Amino acid sequence: MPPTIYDIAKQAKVGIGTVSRVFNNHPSVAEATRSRVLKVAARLNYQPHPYARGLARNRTNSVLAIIPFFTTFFFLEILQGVQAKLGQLDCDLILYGVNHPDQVEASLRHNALRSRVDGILFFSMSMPDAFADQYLQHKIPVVLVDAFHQNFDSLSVENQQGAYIATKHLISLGHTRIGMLNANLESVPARERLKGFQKAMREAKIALEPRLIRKSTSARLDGFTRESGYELMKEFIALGKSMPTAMFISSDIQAMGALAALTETGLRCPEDVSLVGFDDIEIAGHLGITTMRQPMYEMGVLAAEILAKRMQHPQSEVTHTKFVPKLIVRKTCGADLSQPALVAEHVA
Amino acid sequence: MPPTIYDIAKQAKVGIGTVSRVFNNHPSVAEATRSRVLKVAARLNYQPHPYARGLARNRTNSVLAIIPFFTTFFFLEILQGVQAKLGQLDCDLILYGVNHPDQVEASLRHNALRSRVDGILFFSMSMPDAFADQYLQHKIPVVLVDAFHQNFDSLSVENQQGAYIATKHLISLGHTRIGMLNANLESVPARERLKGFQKAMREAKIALEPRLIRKSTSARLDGFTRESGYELMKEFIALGKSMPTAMFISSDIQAMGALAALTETGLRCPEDVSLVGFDDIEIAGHLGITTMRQPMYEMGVLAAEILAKRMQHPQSEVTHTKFVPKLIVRKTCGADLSQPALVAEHVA
DNA sequence: CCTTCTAGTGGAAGGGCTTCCACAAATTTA
DNA sequence: TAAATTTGTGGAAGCCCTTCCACTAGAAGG
Repeated sequence: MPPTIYDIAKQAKVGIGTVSRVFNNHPSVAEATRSRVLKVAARLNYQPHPYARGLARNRTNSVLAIIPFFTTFFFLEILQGVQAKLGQLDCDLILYGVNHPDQVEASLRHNALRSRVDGILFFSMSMPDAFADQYLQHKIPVVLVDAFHQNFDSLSVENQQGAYIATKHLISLGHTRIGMLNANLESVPARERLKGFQKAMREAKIALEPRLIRKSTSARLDGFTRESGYELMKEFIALGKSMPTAMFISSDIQAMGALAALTETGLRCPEDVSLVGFDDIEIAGHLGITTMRQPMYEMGVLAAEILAKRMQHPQSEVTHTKFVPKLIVRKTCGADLSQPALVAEHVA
Repeated sequence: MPPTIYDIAKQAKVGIGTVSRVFNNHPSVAEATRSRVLKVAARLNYQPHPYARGLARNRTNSVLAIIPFFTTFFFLEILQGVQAKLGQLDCDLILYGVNHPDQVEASLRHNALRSRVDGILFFSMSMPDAFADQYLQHKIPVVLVDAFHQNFDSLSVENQQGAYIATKHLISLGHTRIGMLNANLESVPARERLKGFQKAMREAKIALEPRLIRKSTSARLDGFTRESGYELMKEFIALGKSMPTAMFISSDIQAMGALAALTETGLRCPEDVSLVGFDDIEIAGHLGITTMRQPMYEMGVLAAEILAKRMQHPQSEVTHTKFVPKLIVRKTCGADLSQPALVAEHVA
């Protein structure tokens, strides 16, 4: 029912090839012809059919994003960045949310190999080996975000560096009795964040007391939960006098739980204990949690850019980009908010 | 490079028509032939090319979701529902996030009229008239979610009914001095929620005191902000002795601000004042806010179902579905959580 | 003035599928 | 046994583009 290239050709009294060239900005079309075609096209409200185009060009102009739905926050913002960029590239975003790692395979099978998309953005999950091989073999462009694989472009966050900055911030505020409340060490980010904490402490020549470094053993979400924060903080509180005066917590969601535990015990933050979290989820702002922010929007934009590059140059060298999170100073660390200089120092 | 229907046909020693019929579950294929074709297809890892299919069938098997990115929470969950259903229908979800109402038109123009999708899910925004007309005229299936238009299928939440339930809950807890902290009355939901509040009060024969009903005048997000909750609660607190003992707040995000104002003043919730919010955003759970939950996942599923129906029967009668939100009892209302019966009564 | 380019142009072929029509073989019916 | 179905099947045509090759007319060159 909508007009086709033939309708335009007929009415503009040109061949279909010419119409096609006009719509693809091919240089060898006389200016007079071009404008005549465009006028007819506008009148008939013609748009090239994307599927016919895709079939003929063997390109789909769409990108698949596979994201874990089970960890919500974080993604909407990245997706905004992704989409901003894809829009510029005239690409559509197909979203596939996964509720369980098992579904990953289904989605990969369903979409990609059916040559439905030109490239794939793969978030926060580990790519099953079988598919990694297949993609590499078929040269399907893939970019991993918040994930890593030797042979694919990836974007991720410098967890260690972030933890280091957070810890140094606490040290710079004069604390010497600093603890860390960590997630399950099964998780790579948890291990990296621990390393960053240790590094900052060592550099400041503060002894690492094992009992001031506590980690979740929960399997659920690798311990990145409100509950784990609550429980571990209760353990810290039970230390009584030897409780830390400041703590680095491996995620904001755990910091929330920790905060609840403090309030419940009648302890105040930052007066009795200073906290710095990690992630800068939305709630952190509302609760005044000082934290390490990941530049999500920017990551999204860059992810799309890298994917586009990979689509153009399939053979170019694989890149691994690391983002350094930024310290966002709020209330829970007890820093003097009227001294921006102090803050800036730790941002760099 | 990937195998085509011709490759399968040749290797299975059948015609392409037969292969096609096998993949479309057409009944008139002999069982022996079918299994032979499937075996070859499996061996070559064949998948029908979706674009070729789309072109031939004049169907795309994909749906466009246009969502406002600027109001975040709420959507991921609906999208999960949408996608669960679309997956069953073997449909892909194309996501178009809008950061500003102006972009709506761009997205509509870009995608739909290029016959790129079979249907559209349109979230929480008002459909520009020009497009409404176009869609109706071209019979493009559209379902509005959390929005309304006479001529399109829509799904929305019974705000009035929800507010009514929330208020009755407070009344049933024995309160008689009940206030309402509302968003900007420019917004339709704010007006509806006010009506529900008034209705419950009238039914309980409690006089409506104007000074206990306060609304935001902010334009930003129609006053559905943490700040408006904070400021209005300060006003309530300033009432001193005549402050309400219980309040219905038009959104959880405002309830957060209100809570902060209370804490700051040294007042406790629910001991000094009971609160019920609206929306059940993620933070509400963490903060123990009693609230009215919108069945987001279910809405997503149903939206996809209705869209599918509309695609099958373009002429069927337009439907408008209303969801009644459900009371989620937590701490801020002061209800006895050990008495589930009490809760259940108000859920129905 | 004739040749050689060049800038434009037309349209066939092809991309991978669905669908329909034609037809052969097997089965039922008279 | 012949006629009338029924059951499977093959493949051309068509979906709407892009791309390439062939071609024309005018410009430039000799």
